[in-house]
Amino acid sequence: MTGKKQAPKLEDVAREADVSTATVSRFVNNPAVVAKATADRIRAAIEKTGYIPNALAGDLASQRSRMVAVLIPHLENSLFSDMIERMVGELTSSGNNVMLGLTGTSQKRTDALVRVALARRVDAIVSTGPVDDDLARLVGRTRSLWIEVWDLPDNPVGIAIGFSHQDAGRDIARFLVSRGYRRPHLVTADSPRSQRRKQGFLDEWMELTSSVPTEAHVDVPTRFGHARRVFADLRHLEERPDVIICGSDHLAQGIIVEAQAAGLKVPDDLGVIGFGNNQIAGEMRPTITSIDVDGERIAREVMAAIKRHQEGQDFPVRAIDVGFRLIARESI
Amino acid sequence: MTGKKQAPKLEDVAREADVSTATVSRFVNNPAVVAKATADRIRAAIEKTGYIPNALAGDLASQRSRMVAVLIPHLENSLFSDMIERMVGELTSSGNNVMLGLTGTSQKRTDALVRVALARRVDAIVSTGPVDDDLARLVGRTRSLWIEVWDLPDNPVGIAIGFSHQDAGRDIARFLVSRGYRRPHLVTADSPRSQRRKQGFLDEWMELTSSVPTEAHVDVPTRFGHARRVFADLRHLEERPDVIICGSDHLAQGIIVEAQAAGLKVPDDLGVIGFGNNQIAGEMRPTITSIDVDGERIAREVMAAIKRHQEGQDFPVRAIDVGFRLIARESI
DNA sequence: CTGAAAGCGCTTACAG
DNA sequence: CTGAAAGCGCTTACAG
Repeated sequence: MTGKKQAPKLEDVAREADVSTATVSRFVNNPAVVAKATADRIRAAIEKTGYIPNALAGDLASQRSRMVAVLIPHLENSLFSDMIERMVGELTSSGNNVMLGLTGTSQKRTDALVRVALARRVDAIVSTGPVDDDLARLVGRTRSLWIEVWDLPDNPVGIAIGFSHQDAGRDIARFLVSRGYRRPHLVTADSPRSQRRKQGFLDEWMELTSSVPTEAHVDVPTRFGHARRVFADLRHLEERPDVIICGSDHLAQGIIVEAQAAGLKVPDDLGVIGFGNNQIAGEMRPTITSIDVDGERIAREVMAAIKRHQEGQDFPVRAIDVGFRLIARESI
Repeated sequence: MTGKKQAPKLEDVAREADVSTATVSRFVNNPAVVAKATADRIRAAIEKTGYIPNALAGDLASQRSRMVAVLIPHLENSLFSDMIERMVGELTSSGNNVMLGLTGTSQKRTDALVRVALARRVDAIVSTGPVDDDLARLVGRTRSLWIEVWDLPDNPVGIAIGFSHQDAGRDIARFLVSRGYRRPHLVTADSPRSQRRKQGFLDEWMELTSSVPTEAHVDVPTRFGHARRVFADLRHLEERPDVIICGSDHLAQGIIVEAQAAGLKVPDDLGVIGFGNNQIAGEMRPTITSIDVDGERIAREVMAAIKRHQEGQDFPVRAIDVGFRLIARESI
């Protein structure tokens, strides 16, 4: 035992301020509704007792948690970092308690985190990945809103705020053709989203050029460290590619470093395109051509959806397409 | 309104399984204590009703939350990413619910997050930064354990698990002297930890060489993007430094990129040393000399401390020094 | 503007 | 191994 005395509760503050617990509760949740003189006494009593409201009890009694769970796969090397930081900031400043959960790439951990979030009766779960059918059913039975970001699944569990990865792949293909590239090398991860971008790219590329790109695979998340192997493996190709399409800006950065170490110039000898428009894309030398996704817009839409849900309103729209933009820079 | 019916509760499961709520509760928390036949009925009832325990009510009744709050400044470019991921993984798999909080660099947000954590009656708060006096007093009155990691303050609020940043600075100085460097350029952020590393470096350097290093400042977190300005500013120095001491591996990476873009060879024309031994330190070309901190050890000690605290034991030790190691690589 | 009291959904000592 | 019942610390409709 730590020997610390019990935490003061509403009752202790009430006694100290000589009011009822109901009045202290009202003051804590909305100071404006109690009389000035009473408020002053309560404030003093809270200060004196060191009272910290018990949110567990409060949420239980009021039947709402004002908590939002945000699930991300990784801290570092994530396509979502900028968006998530922005979203967490906005959620926090509008009075929500954010519970960040680290899922890794394991479905088991995702499952566990979703259950924990539901058990704490969160208002919403924001996830960068899809949920499997069993879990979807479970979520569907609760009052918690499921928000998937960065993708537009055909039949979203709750609501989806994202863009078409297939279209992004197509756009990249068109862009490379327009720049005169002939031998693209496509580096893809095993995630459903990467696979759809790849499909979009392949469809469009083959349609426009009647040729077939070479390919390589990397693990999720696609990061800087993968570049060494990917680059080294190029020598097994019959012809060296003239452009490498990466699943993230970090990987693109790694490819540039490897290319330069091998004496190649980017983009003269080899073009490189990233994905996600992470901060480093604009900071690397050469700066990295990438696909930008409007993280601010996503954050805003997430906020709006949660607010509507908290206010008990329905959603006319289940999917919001925020689009994307190809940002041409020096690396291509 | 969503039109969803009320979430099923213990009572619904109990009725369905024809037992008391007490028994269902026991089953949920420890399946082994109920008879096999009863357990089977309850399991079926839970399945049928889609019951998800209300952790808010459970924690309130049992007076323990099994929640741990982990406070970090940023997602990306953080010295702590590897350690935090590891820690979160271990905490989660040993039955704790982890609440990740994003503090940014603002004390106000840190304050708010600490209050939220305390209000939810977390067992412990793990933080990569110190807490101000008022908040420390507040935390001290609760049953929540404060754990500061990556530093060893003189008088820790709860317990501290880290290392001496001053010693790290001194070690770097000795190392550079031993490698024959003469004109170090020290890039420091405004954080207390960076400042102490700087002080250690300066003390040792001046003692050994009787010369004074040049310096530059960057914002926290020290990241890749800062490199451009830092490097450009070198031309204002009377003599070009022969080695740059960076506050993070990301910044070191940026310096290497800038140096190469300017036609300098690392380490022949310019040495670079990072800090934190992030994954990229071993992956960059050239690989980056850095200070390694044993994140696995820190994670383990954090786990042990939380476990002891949850079991009501006292701490004989308030500060645990996990040390650090200088990893010499190609960049120096 | 304020108070008395019921209720939120669990847990757990106690008794059997 | 199981049940009846008190209690965890709040909130809030109702009444004044």
